[in-house]
Amino acid sequence: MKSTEIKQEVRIIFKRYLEEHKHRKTPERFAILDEIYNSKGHFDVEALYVQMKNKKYRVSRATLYNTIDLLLACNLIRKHQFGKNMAQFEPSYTNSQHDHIIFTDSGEVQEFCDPRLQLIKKSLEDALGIKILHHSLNFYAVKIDEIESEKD
Amino acid sequence: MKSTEIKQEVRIIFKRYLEEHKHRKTPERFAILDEIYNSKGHFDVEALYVQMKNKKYRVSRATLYNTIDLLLACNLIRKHQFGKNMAQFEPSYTNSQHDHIIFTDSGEVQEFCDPRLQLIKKSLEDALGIKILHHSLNFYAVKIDEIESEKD
DNA sequence: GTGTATGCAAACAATTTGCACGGAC
DNA sequence: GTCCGTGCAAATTGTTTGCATACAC
Repeated sequence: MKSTEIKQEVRIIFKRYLEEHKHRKTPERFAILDEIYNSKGHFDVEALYVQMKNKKYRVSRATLYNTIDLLLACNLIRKHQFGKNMAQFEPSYTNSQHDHIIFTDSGEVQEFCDPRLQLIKKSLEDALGIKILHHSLNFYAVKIDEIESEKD
Repeated sequence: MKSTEIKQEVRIIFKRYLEEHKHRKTPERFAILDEIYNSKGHFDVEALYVQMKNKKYRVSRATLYNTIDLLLACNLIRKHQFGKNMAQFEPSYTNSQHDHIIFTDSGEVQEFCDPRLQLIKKSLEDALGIKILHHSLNFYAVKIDEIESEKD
C-alpha cells in the first residue's frame, strides 16, 4: 500500500471513529494525525509539538495530548513507555506488532519480532487462567563494536 | 536461608558497598534497607515513605530517593517501570530474575519466569551483534473468572 | 574539625486541568 | 445558537535540587 493511500485510509478510520463517538472533526485533530503519519517512526509529544510548530501548524500541547488519547483509543497509534520520562508513540496502521531494543547510550530504538513471545504468552494464559490484553518487551542494549572501540 | 540471615547478609553487602565507594554509613540508609527487606514484595517510594513514617522512623523523601539509588547501584533492589507513574522496586537478594504480569483492574503484580525469554535474548544478541544489559517484560492482563462475572 | 548526608521546601518536567473564547455542528 | 474543543496558563504529580544544619568520619 502506497504512503498516500495509507494517509488517506487512516483519515477515514479516524473520521469514522470521531463520528461514532460523537467527537467533533476539528482541523487540529486531522493535522496531528497527518503529521504523525507523514513522518512514521517513533516520536514523543515534545518532538511532535516542535515539529508542528516549525511547520505551518500551531497547536497547543493540551490539544496534542487530547488528540493522542483519541488516536490511541482507535488504535491508530501505539504507546511505549521506555522509561520514566521516555514515553514514545508510533503509528500502528499497516505496522505489525513488534517489540523494541533501546540502545542505552544513544537512545536509538530498533524494532524486532520473535514468535516465541507468543508461545510464552499462550503458556501464561493457559496456566494461570488469565487473558493478556497487551504486553511490553524491551531489551536495553549496547552495540558490540561500540564496546570494543571504548577500550581504546 | 532464613529471613533474619538474609537481612543480616544484605546489611553486610550494603556496608561493604558504602565503604568501597566512600559513602557514609548513616542510620537512615540502613533503616531504609531494613524496611525494604522486612516487607519483601513490590513497593513504590510513596508507600515506603508512609510505611516508615507510620513506624518509628522519620526520613525525608529526598533521602529515600538517594538511598534507593545506592541500593540499585549495588543490586540489592530492582526497579520496574510498569507505566508512567507506576515505578516499583523490589528487593533482589536471593530473589532470582523474573518478569511480571500486571492485572490492569486491581494493579496486582504477579511474577513469572519463562526460560524461552533467554533464547530470544540470545538470538537477538547473536543476530544483531549487540550486548543486552537488561530487559523488561510485562504482560498486562485480567483474570478470566473476573471477565465472566462482569457479564452479570 | 571537615565535608557529606540529611530534612525541608522550592524547583522541575511531563502531563492535566480550568477557564474564556471560537468554531463545528 | 449550543456546547465541545481549543489555547493558554495555572495546577498537579513524581522526582530532584539548594541550602542550612547535623553527624559520620
